[in-house]
Amino acid sequence: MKELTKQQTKVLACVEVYLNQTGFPPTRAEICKELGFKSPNAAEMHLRALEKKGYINIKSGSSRGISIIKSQQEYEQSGLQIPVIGLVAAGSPTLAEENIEKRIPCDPEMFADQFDYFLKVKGLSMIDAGIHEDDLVAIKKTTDVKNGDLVVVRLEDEVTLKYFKKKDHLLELIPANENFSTIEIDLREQEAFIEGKSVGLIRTH
Amino acid sequence: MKELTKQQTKVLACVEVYLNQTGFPPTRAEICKELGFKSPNAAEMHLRALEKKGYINIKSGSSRGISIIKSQQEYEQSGLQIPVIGLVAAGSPTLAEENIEKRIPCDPEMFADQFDYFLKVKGLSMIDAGIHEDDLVAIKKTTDVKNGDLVVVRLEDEVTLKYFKKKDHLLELIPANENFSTIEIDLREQEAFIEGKSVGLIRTH
DNA sequence: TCATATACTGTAAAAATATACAGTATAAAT
DNA sequence: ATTTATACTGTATATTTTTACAGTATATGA
Repeated sequence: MKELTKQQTKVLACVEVYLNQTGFPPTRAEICKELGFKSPNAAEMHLRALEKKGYINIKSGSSRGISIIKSQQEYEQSGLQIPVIGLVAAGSPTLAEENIEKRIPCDPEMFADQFDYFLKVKGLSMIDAGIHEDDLVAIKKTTDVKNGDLVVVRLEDEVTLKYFKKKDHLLELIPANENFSTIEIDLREQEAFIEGKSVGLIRTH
Repeated sequence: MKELTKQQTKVLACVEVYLNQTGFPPTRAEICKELGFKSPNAAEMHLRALEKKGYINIKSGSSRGISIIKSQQEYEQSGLQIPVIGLVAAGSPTLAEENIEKRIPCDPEMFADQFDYFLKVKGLSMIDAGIHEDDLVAIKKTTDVKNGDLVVVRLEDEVTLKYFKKKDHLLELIPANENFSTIEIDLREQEAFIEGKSVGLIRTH
């Protein structure tokens, strides 16, 4: 995709905003008014440049005959693709690009609560809660969690999904598998970061 | 929502189609051309009626100044809402309106395979497969199933979710819970309708 | 220093467009 | 039998809009 000049970027954004607000594209004069130009030809030239670079289409002879081919935002973020996070190296920010295994098209409001990403489950520590290896747990980024919530916690050198229980300085991370034992953390001695909590789960059969 | 006349419906549809195809609304003349009218006033009158009934907005003095408030389709089907089917009475068509418990906004392509509806799980017969009561299993309507698939089968007086195994005339519907026993059906004696198969699962925490 | 790209102003005319007005026709309702 | 709503045709005009042309200014690279 060809690069845009500063002003061309502004004009494209202006067309997009106008389109979103009114439902139809602006005229040259309206673009001028919006961006402070004093001649309709200013808008015209930028539109022609945008057309030449493949960002918009202009139907000649038609009023407001502008259609957007590729918006800039669309070019950066595809909108409805939720990232799936696999194994996360300690210390690395969870949603960093290198941790994203793939993206899944779905609506972030499909569960009762909105969520931000899927965490791919590793191991069998939650199997008695019906959470299997490779299930995708929908995580809402928040530190506001209650006892009993299924939470994602980052410890010193690992990220783990467990039931949350906290009493004063004692944090307990409880698995759902009798072969695993509860992780007990004295918060005066060791740090623990709550990354978020699970609001749902999906599994591909 | 006020009812539309036959012609008003046509004009509204025409505006929507034009908008989808070109990215901007049609002029009166273009509507005429599309629908075979010979006077721009024909389009004008219908647009005014649509505005009065609240379906569209017309910005006076602006060319192509039509914006759609409520499309008819939007009014009927919200597009991305997948139905959730609960307990289904025997004999009733699964996707009949009265069987739809609610609808969930999500993308039917979120799993590897497309699916048509969610089935709400009742009972514990599949618990060892990590499928719990009230989980929502994503069902693709198909009769093309293989041994080992998780399928929805309609028997005489019930609908059930089980693993599928078929050999000649013997159909076995296998649970994933040792307290339940396999349902064996001789297809020469009893009918069994394959409604579809599971392509995924979601659970709200 | 000269060319070149970007970024405009200002004007004007041709074409597109909305929109008012004056009618006609038909079916359903009163 | 008469009104009323729907559904147009046909014409005309004021206004909006596109778009071409003639300039100006500024920064950048050659």
